[in-house]
Amino acid sequence: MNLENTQVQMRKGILEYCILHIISRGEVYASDMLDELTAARMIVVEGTLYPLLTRLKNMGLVEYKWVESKSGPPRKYYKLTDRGAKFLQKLTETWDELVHSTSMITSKSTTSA
Amino acid sequence: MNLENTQVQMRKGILEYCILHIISRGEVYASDMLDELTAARMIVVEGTLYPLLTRLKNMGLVEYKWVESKSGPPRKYYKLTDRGAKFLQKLTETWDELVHSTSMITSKSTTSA
DNA sequence: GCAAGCTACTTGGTAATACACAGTATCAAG
DNA sequence: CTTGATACTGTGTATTACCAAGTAGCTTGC
Repeated sequence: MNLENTQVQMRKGILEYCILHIISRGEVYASDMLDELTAARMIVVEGTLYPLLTRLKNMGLVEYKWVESKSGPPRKYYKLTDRGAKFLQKLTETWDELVHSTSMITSKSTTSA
Repeated sequence: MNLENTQVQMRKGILEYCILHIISRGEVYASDMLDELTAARMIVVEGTLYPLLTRLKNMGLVEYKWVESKSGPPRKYYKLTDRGAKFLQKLTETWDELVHSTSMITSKSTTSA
């Protein structure tokens, strides 16, 4: 019984959706994203987030610029590209459809033995 | 831009949850499950379902019995084990939490440029 | 000026599942 | 016995979340 493992599998694809959504609200950098994910009870660490951001950048969905920091090293601030905005819209439809499909299946009661 | 690919990723982990739920309602065999998934707009083929059922069996979450068919080869009818019922309960919590987390993030509006 | 601590980011390997698809087996009908 | 339909099997591929060690830049204190 590996619940944690299935939890990891369930996050596949969904993390990308959430990150794109966070970025869609305006320019953010990684630490802000982590904070917001944590606030939403979706615990993600940097070693997960940065590779995902790199992948999104390589796919042309986001772009970034370096910004000097008042305290510490410079930061990458991200925003969506036009392509990324369109992709996010389609992802939203995909997610809604998936939730709806799952709801159609799981809303029927189980037999109580 | 590979929406189909992300759709596949999003189904990881969730398919298992749906299948366990379908099985929880009483004894079913694979074709019934496929029909119900299709009715819910979650298109899955046999080559995906059977390996998943095998995995669930090996994990001790489901068990099956062979039943003669009136037309064609004998069929495997599945039902949940006690362990599987408990796991499904925890998976339900996990799914609800994930949907809630995603909702907390995506319900904040995006900037409309 | 250098060391230590903090912050930001990088990288490569691992684990796991949905999928694709070719294949095997069983049964009924002709 | 062959054919068609149905049920099931098995294996390799593609992909992402994760892990954890590592590097680099900046600030602070000595």
